[in-house]
Amino acid sequence: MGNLAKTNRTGKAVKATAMPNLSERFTPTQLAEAITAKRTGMKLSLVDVSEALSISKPTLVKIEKGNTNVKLTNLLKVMEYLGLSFSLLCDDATSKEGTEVSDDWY
Amino acid sequence: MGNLAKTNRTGKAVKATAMPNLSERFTPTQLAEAITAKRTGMKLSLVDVSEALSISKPTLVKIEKGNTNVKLTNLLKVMEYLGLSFSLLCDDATSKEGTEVSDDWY
DNA sequence: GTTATAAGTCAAATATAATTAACTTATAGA
DNA sequence: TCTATAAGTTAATTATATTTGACTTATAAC
Repeated sequence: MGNLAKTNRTGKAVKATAMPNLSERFTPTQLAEAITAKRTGMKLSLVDVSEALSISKPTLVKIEKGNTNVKLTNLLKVMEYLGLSFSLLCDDATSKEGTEVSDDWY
Repeated sequence: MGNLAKTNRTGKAVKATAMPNLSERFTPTQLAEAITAKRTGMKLSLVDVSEALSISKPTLVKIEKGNTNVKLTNLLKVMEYLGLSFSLLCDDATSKEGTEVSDDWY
């Protein structure tokens, strides 16, 4: 298939894909990779997560493939379950290079 | 109604709601408030944005109300148009207090 | 090799988000 | 006040995301 490894048949899930650095702006694909990396790192299978959250496996796969035609609530459920959350960046002209936003927006 | 102000009839849109600090973990409602704040700060009306992105006004309103039963792609379009983007936080036990994530995840 | 589990895909049915159009309410200017 | 625009809601329809179940492929233990 691709990038699996580690344990199986005894210890829950498979391998851990590399975790990308997402402290800056990122693409949906990169987010998806981070989710998969976190899940596999926690030794959880797709079915583990989908059953825990009552989300179907095909939907979970869509999320982990970076498909943005998914409901926001489903993405958020998965992220929360895996211990991931967003912070917000304001990439406007005036702010200094990738600064984390606080008050001074527009 | 509520919290509008500033210009109208000549200069495009209305008022600017206060911009919340979202450098840390935030709720969908807070994100929604940030989007509204950014849009109004840019003097754009709901219709300005909805027409520019080919997203209906009711959907935009849902997004700005913090309703998470919306498609991820629509939220992302709005955020990109307004110059907002996400970064990712890993709120797990081991990382030190709200640190921005880089490589060391699980 | 065989076997068991995880990953991933697929089509049909269901659930629901999005659109449309019309409408009400609120704001700010004249 | 009156007027024009923005905000916000609503119901009916359309579009599509989600689910279900079965299925194939890939991995890793034996």
